[in-house]
Amino acid sequence: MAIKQISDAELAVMRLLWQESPLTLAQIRGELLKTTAWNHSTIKTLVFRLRDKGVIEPLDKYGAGQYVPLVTEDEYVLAAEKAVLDKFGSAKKLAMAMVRNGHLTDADIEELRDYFRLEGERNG
Amino acid sequence: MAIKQISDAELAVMRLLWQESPLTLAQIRGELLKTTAWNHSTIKTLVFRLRDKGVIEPLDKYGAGQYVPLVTEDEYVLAAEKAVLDKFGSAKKLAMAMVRNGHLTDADIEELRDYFRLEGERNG
DNA sequence: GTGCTTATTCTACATTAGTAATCTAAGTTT
DNA sequence: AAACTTAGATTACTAATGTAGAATAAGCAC
Repeated sequence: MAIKQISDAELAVMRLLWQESPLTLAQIRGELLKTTAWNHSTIKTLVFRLRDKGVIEPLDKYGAGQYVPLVTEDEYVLAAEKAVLDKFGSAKKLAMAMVRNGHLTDADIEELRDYFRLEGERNG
Repeated sequence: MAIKQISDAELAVMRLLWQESPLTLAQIRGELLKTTAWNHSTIKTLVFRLRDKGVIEPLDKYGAGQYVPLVTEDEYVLAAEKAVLDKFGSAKKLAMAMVRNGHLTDADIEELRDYFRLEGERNG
């Protein structure tokens, strides 16, 4: 059931909804305008495209126009990770780039180790 | 100077050139046809677009039509990492997704720790 | 219930990417 | 040198994305 491609601009909308939902178009607009200069129409287009892609949904037709995500951030991240790996020779190369660019810290790596163990246990 | 966007299809060409260069169009085609069914024209388009973007270069005009990369894989990976992080809340989230999807192994994580230390030393 | 505001739908236009054909120029073969 | 093969340039078409306007419908304010 591969999650349809979510574009960069659309992702900004998803981020809001993952943080808090439902949100109305007006609320989404309000939030986005804090960080972007997107036109109302543009924001509407993004929301409607997301709906058309089936990753968000209005709570009820002609209600308050509130939207909720149908895909969790986790699901999206897992799907996106696969797509993204193609761009790097391997996960390791990507991880090293993250370290080299200072985006993955010491603490992150320690957490990763723990996380890896937990995953190992969970999956036997 | 930001490396221009390299598309997925173009990246397949870059991979070959990073492995071995210079390569002629014919060699590139030969390699790509092992893994894709792309038309000759398509492959030429990819090579020419890469050249237009300034990331590869013919060794000499009207020589044997040999191409060399002007950007190393390392440079590309570091630039791409930044672009890619936008898609995930944080490097940590991406790394965890890599673990969860089984793309980042135990050994990789150990290597990352070592790598982190080395980087730390290098940068004081 | 008339007007203002907002949501929904539809349409649009530029750019990039994936895919490819055509035309021309040059090199290779015989 | 005529034919074949290839490289390079130009052009094209489709889908996705970023960006946005226009038309329509519905809800709210007074």
